[in-house]
Amino acid sequence: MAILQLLLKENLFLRDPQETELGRKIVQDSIMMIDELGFEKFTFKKLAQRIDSTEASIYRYFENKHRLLVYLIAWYWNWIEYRIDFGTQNIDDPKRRLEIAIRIIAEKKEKDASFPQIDEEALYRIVIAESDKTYLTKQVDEDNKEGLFRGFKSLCGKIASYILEINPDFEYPHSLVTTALQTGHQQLFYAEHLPSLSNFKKSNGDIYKQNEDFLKQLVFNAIHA
Amino acid sequence: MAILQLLLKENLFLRDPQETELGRKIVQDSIMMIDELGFEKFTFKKLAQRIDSTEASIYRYFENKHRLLVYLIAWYWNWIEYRIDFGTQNIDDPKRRLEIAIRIIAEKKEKDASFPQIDEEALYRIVIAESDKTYLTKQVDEDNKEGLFRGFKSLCGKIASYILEINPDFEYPHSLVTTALQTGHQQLFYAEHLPSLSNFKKSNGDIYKQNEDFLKQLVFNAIHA
DNA sequence: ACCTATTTAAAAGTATTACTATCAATTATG
DNA sequence: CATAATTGATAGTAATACTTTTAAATAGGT
Repeated sequence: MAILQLLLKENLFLRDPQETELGRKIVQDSIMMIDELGFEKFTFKKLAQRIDSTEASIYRYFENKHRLLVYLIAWYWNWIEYRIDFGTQNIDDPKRRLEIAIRIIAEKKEKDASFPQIDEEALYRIVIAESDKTYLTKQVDEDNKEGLFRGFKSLCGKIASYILEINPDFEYPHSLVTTALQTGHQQLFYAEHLPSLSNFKKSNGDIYKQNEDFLKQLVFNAIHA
Repeated sequence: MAILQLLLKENLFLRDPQETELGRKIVQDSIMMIDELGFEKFTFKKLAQRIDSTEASIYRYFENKHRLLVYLIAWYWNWIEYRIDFGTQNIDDPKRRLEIAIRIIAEKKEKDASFPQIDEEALYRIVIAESDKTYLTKQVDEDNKEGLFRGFKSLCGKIASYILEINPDFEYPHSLVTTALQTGHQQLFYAEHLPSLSNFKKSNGDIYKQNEDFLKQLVFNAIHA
């Protein structure tokens, strides 16, 4: 299997962490640490101790910890878009493309050998628990102007276009896609922590299958209205 | 119009803020301040300065600022449940009850004269931008054990029961309700800050009507599957 | 191999945050 | 009117989120 690198650009970092050993360690170990501690308790100081470096060195790669989170989440959405592009190659029927996209969104995330640097399982837990915090801030408008959310928008636009191919009259393609993307994370979080808020149950079998089933129902029923 | 008080209990506070002048000022002014500054920039110190009191005094009502946020969000969900109870009085048809609930969830929130203490418009903006932060934490399981999310669960259970009356075979009533509740906020946030992620547009008229329309489609199409 | 530019480590410093503690002044209650 | 509860004033602490400076290590070009 070929080893790949997602090209993340713009203002997602000060210095590209994929280019240096230290940068790669920052990304790798921050994924482990945010997963373990949660974003609130995670600090650059703790990360520096863990990777035997210093706060000041980390600040040369990322302006602050919020930007690092935005970077990780952007990486994740780029990865998902790549997987959807890959999985829908040579498939013409937009319904099947949409089905594949939903499956990829809903499914369990396992290590992707194409990206040995990144622990996708840990990153997925971060996405579930922390990704909303990237934009639920007072600086969202400035961050947006800087293009920090381009990866998410791109993915959303792609899937919305499948929906419009299926039903050009559907009024809310983007809203439906963002709803599905968000819901996929939310229900997994509830299933784990607030089970009375979800009907996904481990006792009903594979929780990711239930996720896929629910999202498919939600999306396809909405489109054919 | 009668003046009411929602009874919030348990571990939502150390000392009931509805019982004293200072407590009511804490709640009122924290709503204004969190709305203005965002939850991250909001501190008890700033609040104390604003209400001419001290940090230590505020800490006697709420353990920390996270608990205060949880309190405000719990108040909001209790208020919504009260409005739905009120609005569905004497209505037997579960479809109509569900429609009313969706309308109440989606609609613009205006000052409720029954609760003169609370600025519901500002509180609604807080709910949209900050409510997910109440449970997206590492302490969610302990907070849940303490019953902090009871108000939200109660509302969710109520609307899920309408859905089961309409279609007893529907497999995901709670998931559908939480999806709708979350989506209602998310789409309004996107419409304001990340408009390419939503199809709600101010140029299409009343944004809250679009919200209601989208949620109705989503929910009713899902149920009748 | 050597010079120079860049990168990193080490250390220290600052303002702010999220609390906790103490004690005196004020206010409510019986 | 006495006493208990509440609040205000003040101070203090550990941690956070940075910034700055300087020196050491490393890399790249000739």
